[in-house]
This record gives sequence, C-alpha cells and structure tokens, in this order.
Amino acid sequence: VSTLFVVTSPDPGKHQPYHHGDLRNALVQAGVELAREGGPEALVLREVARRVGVSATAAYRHFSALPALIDAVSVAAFGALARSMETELDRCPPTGDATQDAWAQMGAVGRGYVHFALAEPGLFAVAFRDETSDAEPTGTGTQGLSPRDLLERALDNLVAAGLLSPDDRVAAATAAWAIVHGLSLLLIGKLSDLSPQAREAVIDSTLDLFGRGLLIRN
Amino acid sequence: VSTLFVVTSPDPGKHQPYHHGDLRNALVQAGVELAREGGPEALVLREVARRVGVSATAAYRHFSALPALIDAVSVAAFGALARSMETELDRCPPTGDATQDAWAQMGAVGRGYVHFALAEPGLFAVAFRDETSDAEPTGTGTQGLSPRDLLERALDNLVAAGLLSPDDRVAAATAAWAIVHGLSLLLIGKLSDLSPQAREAVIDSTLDLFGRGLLIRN
DNA sequence: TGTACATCAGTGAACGCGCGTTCACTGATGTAC
DNA sequence: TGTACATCAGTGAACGCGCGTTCACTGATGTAC
Repeated sequence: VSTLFVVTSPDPGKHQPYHHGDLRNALVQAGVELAREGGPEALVLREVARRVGVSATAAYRHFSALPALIDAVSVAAFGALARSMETELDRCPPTGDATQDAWAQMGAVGRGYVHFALAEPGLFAVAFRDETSDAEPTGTGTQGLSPRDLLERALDNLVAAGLLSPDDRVAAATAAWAIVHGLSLLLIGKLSDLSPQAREAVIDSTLDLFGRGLLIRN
Repeated sequence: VSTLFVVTSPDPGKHQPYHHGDLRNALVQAGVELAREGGPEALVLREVARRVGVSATAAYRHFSALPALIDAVSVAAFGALARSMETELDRCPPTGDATQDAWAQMGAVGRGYVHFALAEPGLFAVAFRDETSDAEPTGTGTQGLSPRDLLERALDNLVAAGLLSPDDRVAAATAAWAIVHGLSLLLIGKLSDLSPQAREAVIDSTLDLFGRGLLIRN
C-alpha cells in the first residue's frame, strides 16, 4: 500500500519561496493524506492549506472552492483503487491455460478491491462519498483503466474462456461490483471485529461462493 | 414507506406545558426525520431540539450527549429496515410448496433491504454510519427480529428446502448481505442516474443471478 | 386534607471552536519595447 | 541589456455561521408527615 502514493515532503530546513511552484498538486496530495487519516470528515480546506504551509486563501488560486478540491482527491482515490487491483492482477501471471487465467484474474480483481477498502478506508469513503459532482472524471491506474474497466475486462475474459454465459454478462458486472463493494463496507463496518485471519477467510469464501455461482452449469 | 413511521406532530394551537411528557421519544422521532431529510450530516442536536420546540439543553436530560441520541436514531432506522423486509415478506404468502416458498422469501428479504435503502437513503446511511458505539443494540421489526435475523431465517429455510447446501450456509449469509448492501449503495450512489424501471430491472437481475448461483447443482 | 421540600425536567445566556469564504493587499515573475 | 508594467500567485485579517456543551437558574411535580 505504501507504494500507492508518492509523498513529496518539503525540506523543512529550506527557505520557502513566495511562489510554491506546484501548489495544486501539493494541495491534492495533502488532501489525500487527510482523507487517509480521517475520511471525508477530515478533508477540510483550512487543514489542507495548513499541511502545505500556505494560507487558506491560496487554495482558491487553484480550485474554485472546496468541492473542487475534494473531487480532485476523489480522482486520486480511484486511481489508488485501480492500482491496488492491478497489483493483485500482477500476482497471477499467465499460466498458458486461458480458462485458469480468466478465473484467477477475476478473483484478483475482487481481492484488489476489497483489500484496498480495508487498507485505505478513508480514501475508499472519499471515492464513494454521497455528493459527487456532475461529470467528475474517474481516476485510473497505470494502464489508464478505471476500477470499473478492470472489472469489465475480467468479465470479458470469463466469457471468452467459456466460463460465463454471455446472457449473464451484463448482470454479472453489477452483481460483482455490488458484492465486492458491500463486502468491503461490511468488513470496515459491522464486521470490523473480525481478526485478520477470519477476515481473509470471509473474503475468500464470499468471493468463491459468488464466483462458483457465476459459472456455466455443466 | 409512509407506514414505516408514526409521526405524532404537536398541535400548534395548543399551549405547550413546561414538562413535555415524552421528550425522549419526541427527540428520537425528530432525529429520524432529520436523518430522512439529510442523512447523518443533518442529524445535529440543536436542530433536533428546535424541531421539538425545546431548548438544546433539554436533550441532556435524556441523552448523555449527541452520540447517544444518534445511537437511538440508528436503532430506529434498523427497525424500519426490518419492517421494510417484513412488508416484502408479507407479499409472498405460503403456497404450500416449501421449495417455492423458501425461494420467494429469500428474494423478498433482498428486495426489502434494497428498497428500503432506495426509499430512505438518509436513514440507511445513519444505520450504517462509520462510528458505531460499543454494544449498540440493533433495531428489530414487528416480530422482534433484526434485519440480520430475517436474512438468517430465509437462508435456514433454503437449506431446509434442499436448495442451499449446508456447506455453503455460513458463506451465503455474508455473501447475501454483501450483495444487497453493495447493490443498495451503488444504486444510491454511482448508479443513481438509472430510471426507476432500469433500477428495478437491475435489482431483479442482480438478485436473480446471485440466487441462481446459490442453488445446489443438479 | 394541607403543606414543606426534595427531586425532576425544563430554560437561556454564554463559551470556544473550526469552518468556508471575501476582501484589499503585496511580493514575484515574465514580457514588450 | 535594461526597464516599465501587466499579470500571476501568494498573504492576513475579518466575517458570519452553526455547532456541542457548560453553567446557574427556575418552574412543575410528587411524596412524607
């Protein structure tokens, strides 16, 4: 998870010039940190500016108002989510068996999603906060694919491998998204008492049960 | 949905006595209204007191502080969720065919959950808000069963009817909860653009796909 | 049945907090000539 | 190459807001005798 963010902390001994040079990025980065620490509640303009070492007013040179800054943090959060899914995908290299690969990648997509939510609940909450502004672009991973794109691709591969019926393709997208999303929130919330091992077991059994249900009967 | 709450509005012409008589309940009821209108954000002590027509300080005679009031509203929200599920269950009376009944009731439980979230997103959000205090009792429906109880019962019936393997019973509980929870939040959030018909179709296809996956293969 | 008095359930002013945003401003930068 | 000046990117004080909570208080209630 530590690889998900590039933190560029300013040299404290250095004299701070009047012009920051990259204030917009610095504000978003500080917003990400606040979101990680305290979720949407903690993502407030004045504290963001304080972290960067700049007056609160300076933020208005780069964002029309607070919601615009939050949108930018949200995009970063979606990017981090996509990268978490990519990381999990990288852990299952192609075996040559298309059927087995498609199956493994579907699991990787789900685990990457849930693991990100558990590792970064604050960012996850910001990404899926209630008020989302119109036409906010979604963040993407290193391949330019959004979390949703990664899921759709995995489902396409399942169809191509003959594991998922084309008739179920559309419903499977919503259902898969729903189950990883719901599982994430339950594990963060009502099921947060679980030990790490129990939690991992719940993730595996839940995704496995759902995955088996997806398969074409033979 | 209007039947889920008994609203006892005070007679505006009546002289208000110094002692309210049932202030605790009135505060919770006003809290429920605020939650319905604006979710957790809108659930603030001063406005609750204002609604009831009482000083903000008066609330401290009945609740140690705001979080205690929020807990009470949360219990009410869970009760309303349970009643929504019961309402849907009442719509599928026993046909005599245990297999068919078990199947129908499972669907009713899921639809009741999702429909409540869509009808009362504010209350739903309060029920599943992040900070839940220790050992907060969960609200129940008219039969004294919590939402979770209703789901567990439906799953037991599926096993009894031979539709669900006992081996999958435990995993099915988490998976079913996760999928209705995730579906609810996606429909409220990222998929909120859907028309009512499209929304209903998504609910049906998602729950159907999941349900079919649950079944014992034959 | 009447009355002193403890207890209960309210009031209203006040405190301190942190927030988003505005305003008039100023220091730094870069470009035209 | 040097200089006027527009523009850009910051500053800091101030405003108004609504919040949760505290404090000393007071009106109403009920119980013991």
